[in-house]
Amino acid sequence: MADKSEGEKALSIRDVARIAGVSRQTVSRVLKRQPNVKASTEAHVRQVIEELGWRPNSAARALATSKSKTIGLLVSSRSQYGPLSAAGAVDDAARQRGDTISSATLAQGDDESISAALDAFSAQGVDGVVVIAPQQRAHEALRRVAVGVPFVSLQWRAGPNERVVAFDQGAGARAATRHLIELGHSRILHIAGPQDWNEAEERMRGFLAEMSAADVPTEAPVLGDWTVDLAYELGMKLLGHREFTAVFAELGLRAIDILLADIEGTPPPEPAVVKVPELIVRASTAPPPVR
Amino acid sequence: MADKSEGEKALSIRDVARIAGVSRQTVSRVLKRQPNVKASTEAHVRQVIEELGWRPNSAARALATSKSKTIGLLVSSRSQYGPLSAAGAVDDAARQRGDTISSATLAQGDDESISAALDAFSAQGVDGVVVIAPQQRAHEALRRVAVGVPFVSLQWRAGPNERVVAFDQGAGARAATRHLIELGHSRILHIAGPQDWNEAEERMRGFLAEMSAADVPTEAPVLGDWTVDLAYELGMKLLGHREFTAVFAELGLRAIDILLADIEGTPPPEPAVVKVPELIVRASTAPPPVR
DNA sequence: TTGTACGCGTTATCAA
DNA sequence: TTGATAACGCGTACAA
Repeated sequence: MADKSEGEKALSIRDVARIAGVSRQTVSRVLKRQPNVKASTEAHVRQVIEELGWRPNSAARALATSKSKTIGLLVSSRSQYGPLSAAGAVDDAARQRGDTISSATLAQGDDESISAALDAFSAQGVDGVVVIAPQQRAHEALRRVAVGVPFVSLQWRAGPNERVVAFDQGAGARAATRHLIELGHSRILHIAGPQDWNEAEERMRGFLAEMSAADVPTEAPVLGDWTVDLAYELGMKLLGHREFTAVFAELGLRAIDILLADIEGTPPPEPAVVKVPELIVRASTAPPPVR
Repeated sequence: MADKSEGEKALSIRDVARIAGVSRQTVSRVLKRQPNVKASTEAHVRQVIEELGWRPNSAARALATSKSKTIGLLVSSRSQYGPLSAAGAVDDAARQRGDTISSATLAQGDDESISAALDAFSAQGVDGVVVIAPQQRAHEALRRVAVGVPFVSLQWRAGPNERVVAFDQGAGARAATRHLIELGHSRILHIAGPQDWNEAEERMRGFLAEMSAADVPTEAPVLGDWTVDLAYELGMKLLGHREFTAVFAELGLRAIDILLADIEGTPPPEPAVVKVPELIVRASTAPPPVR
């Protein structure tokens, strides 16, 4: 059952036309839902298509129309959840439109790899490319490579003549920080993400900008790497200090809770978690009394 | 710079042939590295190709050869790290071979979705399909759907006439469990993964089999879901009990350490972590004295 | 409303 | 060693 693809050389639109007793053109019209087809003819053709289980060959169609109905998907990172998740979403959306996704997951973001992948896409005649390369150098490489196809970047910031789709991470970070400040916190620790990643960088900027705007004395953010390992280490390390009353952190969802539970010595009954897109802010509703 | 794809209607093998002063066929021969081409001719053609930056149109090639050099990649789950990571690896491997990957990430593993995706692959004339559907029902659906192309499953167990590539999760789990038993542990807790997932199921079976073989009294495993949330909850819940001396768990890498640190009240200086493919076993080198 | 004929870019067959 | 010519399966003016 795993293969029935013996002989039976795949049938074409001719076969359908012959069996249905019409011309190829009529079959083509039915396929494209063009108006000038008699209802009965259309119904009949559809039935034959259904019975034969025929599907138009997309290579031939691409060749004839010089449109591939294919979108190239370039993903730079293979280990991070964010990019992979976004890739899945793009994939899904494309299929719902009847498009197909040709994907290239790059282990390294060097110029050659990117160029090669883009080249392959070009040979396939993709209608466009979606780039998910939130890392600094991957995107720089992308700029260097001459691109022959239109493309849009996810999770990036727009340069001149570039099209991007992204959250405003800076604004989100500012909102989160403001929230903490308005709660009365003045000693806020920011655990940032890897600064090679655009989103992390923008969040840190937002944090610093808001702290500065509110005239709150700011300590240097801790540079994190989004791993649970680090959450653990920080939790342990920060157990001793307690030089802050709130944390604005980039960590896994629950990791921050674990960290804070460690720090506070007791799990918060109902953690006050504020969700901004891709951001988590957690704090007691008010800072503890100064000792 | 984001698009230079104006007019300039992509050049074809004819252009190359004309400019190089040879026939299309010769260009084609050079491309396929066929033997019967004079060295000087080949060099010249290659140079022209290089200068023009020409790449053969893959749709036309697919049409002429009825081989697409394309592999369909069917991924069932969108949220788990394992499947997505494996997908990236497949992608990478394909591109290194000069093949392209057409991917379909399914949000749900119902029959219709799988069937539709497989249908699309078939229309593209993929040379084969790689299935990454470690979940029970997704694979059942796959069996139900009539498949016209050869396919191989990752992370699954082989049924009759099926081809799979997978770790022997059961053996790994048995080895891990044996390790704990040999260290002298007799009260071992297994935190299992979601039993809808084949790998989790096989690991649990391995654990139970080994415990049974060693005649160690066994408590019912705790059913987990691979989330950090659960690691946290379990850590809190298990704080009171302590009815075991070792844990064999399916959790994120460091999550298990956090959990155990919570339980033990103190971080282990040098955690004894044993890595089996996709398994983590952690234990003190010997069980603590019975109180 | 339906059919005919040609082109899309490449490979394959056969002849030169 | 090279070159004409016919497929490959479909879309699309154009004709009927």
